[in-house]
Amino acid sequence: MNYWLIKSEGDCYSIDDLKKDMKSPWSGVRNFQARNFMRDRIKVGDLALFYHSSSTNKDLPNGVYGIAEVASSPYTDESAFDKKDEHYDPSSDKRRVESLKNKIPFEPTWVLVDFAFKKKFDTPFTLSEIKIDPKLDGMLVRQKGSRLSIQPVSEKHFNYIVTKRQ
DNA sequence: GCCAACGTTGGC
DNA sequence: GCCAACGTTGGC
Repeated sequence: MNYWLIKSEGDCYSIDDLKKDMKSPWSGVRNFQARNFMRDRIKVGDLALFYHSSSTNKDLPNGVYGIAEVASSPYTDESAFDKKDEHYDPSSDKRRVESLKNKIPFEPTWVLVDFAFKKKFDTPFTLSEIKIDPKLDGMLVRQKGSRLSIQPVSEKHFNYIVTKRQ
C-alpha cells in the first residue's frame, strides 16, 4: 500500500465537499508527474492526506485536513475534451479526434482516479506545524515551491500525522 | 495582491 | 536540443 498527499484549494473543492459527496473523480490534473502517479502507481485502497492549499481564509490555514481513500482504478479524464471546462486541453482533444477519425487506438493523455471520503481531522495539521516538526523532515510539501498536486508520502510520515490527530 | 519557483511552450 | 518567455501555483 502506498500513501499520498492530494492538494485542493479550499475555496475550490474542500474536504467538506468530499465528505458531502462521499466520492469524487479527481479531475483536472494537468501535470505529467501527477498524472503518472495516478496512471502507474496509485492503487485502490491507498490512503491520501487531504491538503488545502492557497487559502486566503485565515480560519482555514494551509495544511492537512483529513484522509481520503483511492476508490477507483485510473480512467480517462473526460474534462480534457470539454471546451467549456476550465481544464480543457485542446492538444489532447485533437489527438482524440484524430484517433477516432483514423480508427486508431487512443491512449488518453489525462487520466484520473476517484477519491472517497475517509475522515476529517478535528483540527487541521497545518503547513507551519509540518515545517517545524523534525519528525516530518523530507516531506515534499515542505519544499518551497512544491507544486505537485499529487505527491507520494512515506508510511512513517503518514502514520505520524494521522496518529497526532487521533 | 505580490512575487518566487516551477513546468511547459515555442522559436531558433 | 537549448533556453527565453510565458502562465500557473502557492506561500506569505
